[in-house]
Parts: sequence; C-alpha cells; structure tokens
Amino acid sequence: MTEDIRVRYAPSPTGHLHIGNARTAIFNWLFARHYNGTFVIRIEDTDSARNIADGEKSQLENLAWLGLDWDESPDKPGVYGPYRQSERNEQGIYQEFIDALLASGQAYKSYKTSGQLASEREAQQAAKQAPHYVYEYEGLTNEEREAKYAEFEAQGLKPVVRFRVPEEQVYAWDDIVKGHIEIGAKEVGGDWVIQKADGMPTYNFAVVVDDHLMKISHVLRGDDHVSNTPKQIMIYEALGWDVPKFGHMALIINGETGKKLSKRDENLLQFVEQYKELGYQPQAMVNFIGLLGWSPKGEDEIFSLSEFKEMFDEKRLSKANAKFDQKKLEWVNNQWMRRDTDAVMPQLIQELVNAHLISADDAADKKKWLSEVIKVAGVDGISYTRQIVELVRKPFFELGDITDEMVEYLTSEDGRKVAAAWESTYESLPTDATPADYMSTIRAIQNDLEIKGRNLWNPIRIMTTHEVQGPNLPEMLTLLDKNTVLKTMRDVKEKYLA
RNA sequence: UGGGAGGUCGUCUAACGGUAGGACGGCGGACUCUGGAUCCGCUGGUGGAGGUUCGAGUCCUCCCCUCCCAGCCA
Repeated sequence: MTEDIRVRYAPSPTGHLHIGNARTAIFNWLFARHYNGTFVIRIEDTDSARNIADGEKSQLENLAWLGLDWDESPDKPGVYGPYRQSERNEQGIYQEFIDALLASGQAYKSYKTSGQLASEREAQQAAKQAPHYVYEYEGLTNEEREAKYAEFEAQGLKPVVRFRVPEEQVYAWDDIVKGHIEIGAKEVGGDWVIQKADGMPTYNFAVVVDDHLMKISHVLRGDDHVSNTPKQIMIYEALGWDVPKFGHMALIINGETGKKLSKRDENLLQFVEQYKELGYQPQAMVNFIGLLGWSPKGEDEIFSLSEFKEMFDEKRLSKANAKFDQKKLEWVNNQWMRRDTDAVMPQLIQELVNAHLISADDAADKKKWLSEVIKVAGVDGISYTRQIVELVRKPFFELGDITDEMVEYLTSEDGRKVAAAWESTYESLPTDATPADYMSTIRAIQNDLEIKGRNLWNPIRIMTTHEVQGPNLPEMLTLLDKNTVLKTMRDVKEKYLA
C-alpha cells in the first residue's frame, strides 16, 4: 500500500466483548491485514462511572481468543500512546485542544444545571420541537461573557465546555459503505459538550483528537455513529485537521426486538465469552460473524480468518442490519468441530470431567475409549462441546429408568422371545466382538424368530442400555464393558421377566 | 417531532437492467430399530402503488415500515 493504512478498534470497558463489538473488531482487523496496514486498539474509558473492573482485560482476551492480533494497544504501546483515554486525559492531551477552541471562540463554558437542561428539553418537546441546546450568551461581547463566567464561578458552579456549532455548515463525506452522506450542522441538536464538568472529554471530541493524533486513516465502525459523524467533522475542521475516511457498517441486531444488541437482552447469548464457555470454536465465531453483513463472491460458507483476510473487500459490506441467528451459528460451529474432531477431542473430554462423569485421572487413562465413546455417541451432531455431556451420559456412565413403554416392549410375547434369544447369544460372544459380529447376531435372531423392527431392536436396547433410542447399537456394544452389560441384563430380567 | 440510514424466503445472503440462486431453519421421505448422524426431496421472498423500458429486486415518483442520532453515554 502506498498510503499508510491505520485503523482502530476502540472499545469502552463498560462490559465484556459482545458479538457486535467483536464484529467491528474483526472487520477492522481484516481491513488492516488485507491492506498491510496497522491495527490499533484504544480504550475509551472516559465514563468512569460505567467502567467495570477487568472490562479492558476481558475485551483483549476475547479478541485474542478469536485469533486477532494487534500492533498497538495499552498492553503493546506504540509511538502514539498512551492508548487509554483516561491516561491521555491525565497528560493533558485533550485539554490543549479544548483550550485552543476556547481561545479562538469556537467553544465556550456553559454553566447550565442538569435541571435547567431537562426543563428546556421538556418545553421543546411539549412544543413539538426536536430537542436542541439553546445558546445562553447570544449577543454578548467576549468581556460580558467572561463576566458571566465569573459570576457563575462565584456561585460555585462547575462548567462544561460546549462546541459552538457553525449552524450554516453542511457536512458531507463519502462513506466507504453507504456512499455519499450529507448532514446539516443545524441538525445535530445545537452546541454540544466536548468536556464534562469532571474534566473528561466526551466521546465525540476525544475520538477525533485521538484518531488524528494516532494518524488513523480509516474509521470503520457501526452505523449507529452516522449521526455523530458531522459533530466529529466539525472538530477536525475547527482544529484544521484532515478528515479520515469513514465507513459505517450495518449493525448486528436482536432478532426479536429488531434493535441493536443491548446488555439488557438476557434471552440472547450475546457475549463472546458465553460462547467460549459452551465450547464454541473461535474459528466458528469468526466464520459466522464474518458472514454477517459481508459476503464473498462464491457460494462457500466455511472460511478461516486468514481466508477472510485474503478475500476481504470493503465493497462487499452490506448496508442493511443483520439479525443474529443462533441456529446458523450452531451449524457453523458444528462444521468446524467436524472439520477436525480429533483436535477438539481434549476439549470434549474435559467437558466430561467438568460434568463429573469421570475423574481427570481416569480420563487420562481411558483417552482412547473416551474418544470412541464420544464419536459413537454422535459428536457429529452436536452444536458445541458442552452438549456432548448429555449425549454420552446414558448409557455410558449412568443407566436411565425403565419406562412403562419399555416394559411393554420387554414383556410382550415377542419381547420375551427376543430377550431370551439375545441373552444366550450375547453371553457366548467374545469380548472383542466387532460391530459386524453384533449385527450378524441380531440378524440371526431376526431370522430365527421372524421378528423385526422395533419389536426386535427395542428389547435388546432396553436389556443392554435401559434406552429405546441412542447411537448405533452394535457400535455401542463394543464400547460397553461386557460384565457390566451382563449384570444390567440380569437385573432387567429379574425385575421384569421373572 | 427533526435529521440520517435501511427494507430480497422465517433468518443470513447472491443476482453487468436479462431464468430471483445458495445456506441455515422448518417439513417430508429413505436408512427392513431410534435419530441430534447420513442421503434425497419439498417449502418459502424482492414492503406497497404508479412510471420508464422489449424487459425492473436493480432506474424515477409517491407512500408504508424498521433502525440510528438528537445525553455532562459511548
């Protein structure tokens, strides 16, 4: 690339990494890596009240888990640090530019209380007007305004700094995703706060200062920021800075509400960490997210991060919001697990240990057997590793109850015949009998007794496993301990067939 | 309310103005046992009304719907 491409992902540590943020991060990463650019992570922690402990750490850990890496961040400082806005504020980075805007008259101090602001807004809404800020120093000279400041200060009021919006301006940019967009300055809601009373810069101001100072070339973010963009361009222009290229990507929204993902949507798993815990594969998460709002040329659907990187083309980003479909994610994850089941095997076995089906020591000793059990039980059908637990529990680790329906199968005329025939032949089979051996044994009983279908299979299943459904029976029998099965059969016989 | 951005099967999406295709889901069948496995099949869509055109998902006009911003949140 001839031009220096620098993009960034700028989370606020107010929560864990959710799917929507992950998507923004992934696409910024793809953009950087595809064009040989630099990927920066900056922490936007200007709202001290909402920051949570470990928010930053969790964000970074989850990004790394997804397979992303970065070139500059708080934990990997580059030359444009620091990379936390709180630290940048302590260094006076924002103050310098706030002072400059104050000095040039492009910003001013405002002492209105939150109560005043609220009642102004109420009055505007009652009059069916859009809420907007009303400039309180209209017609005053600089000296008169300074005098007002002193007056308010004397009352002990703390000011915020507001940017004086040039109302006649129209701000326009060519959005990488959405094309040409124009918004008039008078539509942003009036003079807006760039510095809060506690001295922290606001998001719309800090983001501009930082993106400029960090030489960010392309701002790729969610399209919930489209309406913020004119405010940000105002600052670039007021400070005489070049405006970066903007790209506003469609959002991932909640399928039920149609709104953007929110922490309050508890019926939906929306944090990357939750999927990690259930045993989703990071490649699958990236694959699924990468195909939400972006599509490749062909009709393939399974891609790795590096394949996405090669194919990436910002022109194929879609403009419309995408609903989050967990079923499709499950399918993608299933595909990834099946692509290399052996690689996932340690994780699957760990699930069984976590569920106390087997001790860690025993699991280590019986690795081969566990792998077979997991495969026969149907690992190919699960959506995430945690699901393997209930699939293998019965009959490999526990026996279920015998239901009335099962008793009927057992005690029917056919059932009794099958049970008797099965018992005598099973006992005579060698312990290393193969699935084919079991199959031919069962076929022999079928031919002898002229009983087939459920009436044949169910009594055998019930006697050996206490189940009428489950994995392929012949394969299962090779994995069950013969003495245990014999005991199970004896117990069933005593209780129901005596 | 003002401004902005969007609307293709239930969901994710494809389609130089030229046969609306794929995937997930759902449904059905096969597998002389079950099924979350496997195979096969089916289902279902261009928000609406006009217009331009030989031909419109695509271009034009009007309407409808959804979302975003309008915070001393980001």
